Amino acid sequence: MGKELNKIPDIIISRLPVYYQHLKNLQSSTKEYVSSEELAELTGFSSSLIRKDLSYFGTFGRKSYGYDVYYLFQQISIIMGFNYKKKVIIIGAGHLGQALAYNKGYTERGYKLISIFDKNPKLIGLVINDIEIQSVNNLENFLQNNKVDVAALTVPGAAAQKITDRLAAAGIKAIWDFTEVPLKVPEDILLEEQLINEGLCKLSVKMNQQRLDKNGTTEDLSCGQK
Amino acid sequence: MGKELNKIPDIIISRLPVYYQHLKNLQSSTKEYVSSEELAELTGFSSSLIRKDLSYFGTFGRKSYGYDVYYLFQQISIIMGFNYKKKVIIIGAGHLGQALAYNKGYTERGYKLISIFDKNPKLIGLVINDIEIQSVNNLENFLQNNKVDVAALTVPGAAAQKITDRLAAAGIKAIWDFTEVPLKVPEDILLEEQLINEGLCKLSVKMNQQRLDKNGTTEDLSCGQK
DNA sequence: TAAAGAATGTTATTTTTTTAACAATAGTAC
DNA sequence: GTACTATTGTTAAAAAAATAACATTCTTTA
Repeated sequence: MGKELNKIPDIIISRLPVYYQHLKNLQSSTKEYVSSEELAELTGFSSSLIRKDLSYFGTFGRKSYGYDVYYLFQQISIIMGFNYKKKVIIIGAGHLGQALAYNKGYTERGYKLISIFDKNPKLIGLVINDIEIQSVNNLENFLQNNKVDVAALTVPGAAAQKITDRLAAAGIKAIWDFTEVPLKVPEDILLEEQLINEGLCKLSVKMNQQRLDKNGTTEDLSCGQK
Repeated sequence: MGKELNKIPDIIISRLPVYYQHLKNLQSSTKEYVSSEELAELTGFSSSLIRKDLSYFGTFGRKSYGYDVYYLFQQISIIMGFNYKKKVIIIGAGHLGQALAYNKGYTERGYKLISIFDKNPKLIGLVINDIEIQSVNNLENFLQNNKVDVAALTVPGAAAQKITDRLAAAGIKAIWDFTEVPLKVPEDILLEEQLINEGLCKLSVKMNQQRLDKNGTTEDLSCGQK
């Protein structure tokens, strides 16, 4: 009767990709078991937090041994839904769209890239990573004939809302958005903003902090009111 | 005498790029003032939280009016250190590296892309966005003659640690890392992991949740212990 | 000029998140 | 087989973050 069954806290969701990545990397090493302390070392999260996060989903470890790397990786994959097959398309075959087309990350996460769309006639027909770029005019038709789970949006900002509306009308339920404009979407559509420059922003803030600290500036960061 | 002057909480830092982006977009609209309530609408954060975040840095608003869009944008830019000039290089001119070379986001954030490196002879000499790809053999030499603030790392995972070591030895202080492998860096180097597939991961988790919810599954997500 | 309305900045409260502590348990050494 | 060690899963405590509430102040209107 509860409306939000099993609602995983966002803060935990945000750490899952990090656990996933490190467990995946650990597999190429020879380590069979890993302790929460070692994972803490790798991820930068505290061992206590890691044990707590994992215990949210169940109990995966072995006392005095730690976690079986492969088993935990499998479990995390299941928690993240990677064992479910999902289809993704890319809309916008500019430089970023093309880079995403070459992205190796789909398969291991249960995704399959099935088409790329663009409106530029010079790009239409071009084959990238075995997928032929097709005209965005075909979008609705394609979506009618193919169950697509996620649309990656890499069109110019100016076109973003229009495409989004078309996607929504065609029944898409999740958008992975790389355009840096605010999109309006119906409530039932999942929208994931991927701010490509986020890292640059954070680095700038932190370098700025270091600079201010070094100068021994006690002063407020603000510049007074207007 | 405090060691960490003005240490901005990470959680606030993580929202700054979002404020920045929306304020930037608001400028192309005709709105001169924006209220915390309207920003809440745009960002998804509560108005109370937004006012609190801003008050951490100073006082920028006007009672009963809201915030001057342009002024607040400027202030946020200053807080983020965008008024300081920074130089960035890209190492690895594969698809992602090239897409980053075409990225329009540098200038407005105070960055200037000054070089791209690769080891593939077929790429060396190629000009992208007015910048000639040069051999990674020149890396140390280049860094000696140019003050570079940030290195974007888009090399294959296998090469990542070696390049990182060379960057560290050459005195780089910040790395924007797109390789999905764990990098070891000296403590004084800022490392920003940009997990390119993070959005895909989150969407997968959330779609999985919806599926479980729909099935009315009360059962634990875990699959029992080994 | 006074009253009403709007929206900030800030304080108090609540909630969430993290850390710390530890009991339980499995493995190891002797 | 017993003592010792390691490491989990969990509970309790502390810290951090978010929300709610509101006093203040500015603007507008009459």
